[in-house]
Amino acid sequence: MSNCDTCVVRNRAICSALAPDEISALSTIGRRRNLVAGESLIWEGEDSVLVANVIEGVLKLSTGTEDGREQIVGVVYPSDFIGRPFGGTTNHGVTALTDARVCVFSRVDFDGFARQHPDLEHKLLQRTLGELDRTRRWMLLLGRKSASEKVASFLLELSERLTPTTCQTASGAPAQSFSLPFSRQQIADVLGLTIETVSRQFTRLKGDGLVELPSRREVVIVDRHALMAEAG
Amino acid sequence: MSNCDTCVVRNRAICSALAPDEISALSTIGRRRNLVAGESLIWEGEDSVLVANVIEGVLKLSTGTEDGREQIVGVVYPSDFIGRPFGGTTNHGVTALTDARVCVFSRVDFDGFARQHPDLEHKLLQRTLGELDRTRRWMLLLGRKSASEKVASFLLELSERLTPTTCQTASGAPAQSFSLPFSRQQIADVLGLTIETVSRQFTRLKGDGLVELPSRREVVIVDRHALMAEAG
DNA sequence: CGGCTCATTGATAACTCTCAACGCAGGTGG
DNA sequence: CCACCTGCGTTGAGAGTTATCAATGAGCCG
Repeated sequence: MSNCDTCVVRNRAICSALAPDEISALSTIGRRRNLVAGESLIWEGEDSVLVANVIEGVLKLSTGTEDGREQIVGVVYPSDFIGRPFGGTTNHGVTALTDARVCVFSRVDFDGFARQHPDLEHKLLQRTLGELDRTRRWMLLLGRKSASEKVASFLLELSERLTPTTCQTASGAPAQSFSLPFSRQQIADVLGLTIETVSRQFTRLKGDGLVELPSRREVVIVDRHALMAEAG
Repeated sequence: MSNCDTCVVRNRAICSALAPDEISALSTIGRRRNLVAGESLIWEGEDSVLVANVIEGVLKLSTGTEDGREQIVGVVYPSDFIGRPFGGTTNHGVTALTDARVCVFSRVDFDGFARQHPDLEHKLLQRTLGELDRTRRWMLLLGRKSASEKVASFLLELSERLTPTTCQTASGAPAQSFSLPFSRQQIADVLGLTIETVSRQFTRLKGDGLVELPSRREVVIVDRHALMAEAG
């Protein structure tokens, strides 16, 4: 029997395009894999050998320069798709930020399966188009926003993206408080800042009463309206 | 008879996935449109009403903040696809940088056609995946590179992207000299800099003998190797 | 209770932006 | 044919933001 029957993201991941018999066919080429926080699934520059769906946890997509500077170019959540299907090399590493569970496929197996299932490809296309939109919006932040705008935007985006799993209340409403899946350094790598600048902005937001920071990893949004004004 | 028969990008655009009879079916829902430099095809924030293939020319995809800051989030060349199929709103405007010719489709017509032609969707998926890769690489530049690295990277990328149409020599070799489809301000909007900083970097590159600038819009790469070192 | 990692805070420097003036090229009209 | 106007680009001086370097502080685990 298929793992998919109990998969918590089966209705949201690209698998939702498939009929029951197709799902079980897909399940024969996929397997579950658990990752601990900090573990990498894919490394930058290697040939694309596997793709995956995120079942649980948060992972980063990152790339860097030769001299060690790093930029996080994407963050994926449960039901998101990981990897580069249809050839080529992976241009960014994939690393778990929290303990995570993924459903991995050999890339060639997945490619073959997808080519025979247009509805799956269609879902994947929709997801990729959405990811491209999101990534382009992030470019505005990287290229044109100040440090304070960047941090405010980051907290707002995070409160929205973390809602589905964190929040048991009415769906769609962003979470008021949440646990950061990022260290300060990782936040800096998302925003194109240094760790010190991120820290100072956090302190300032706390001082201005827009947020509370009960611990390093906890954030409470006190004044969402003001935070949105800060985000520009 | 179909315009497609004489289309110069028919073998490179997503249309190349189609058989002759399918091409002529597609041609019944598409039409050519000419744009003059500066003319917009799609505006930021509007519902996605049309999509297109670029036949000739260069166009920018751009987005901005309320207070007028702008960021160019993509640049498209002949055979590239424009627009947001499958619903949603367009998150960025599309504006011609040079005089351009495009092949436009009503979005709903295109959606319907694509859903019935999996090979077309597959091509579109490949193109979208490639564009996502490229966009993410650009994020490293925006978030982590200095002004001089940004400008050097920009010139190198441009020399590669402009090659297919500009260069009659062996394919694949990047052009040594080319005409910029961008004003200084637009270069600044691509790189997340100000026009003055871009100008100073150009002057410095010229002074260091890495490039020549015969006119405002002309660039000659004199020392590609050194330029690559500058690009980081 | 150390010893570790990670985060905060401070002082200073560097880079890029801002504001301002000038230069160049192309077009228009006298 | 030259003068002028206009738009874009360059150059300069100074300010501001963020990075860098360094030290301190907080939490965690042996």
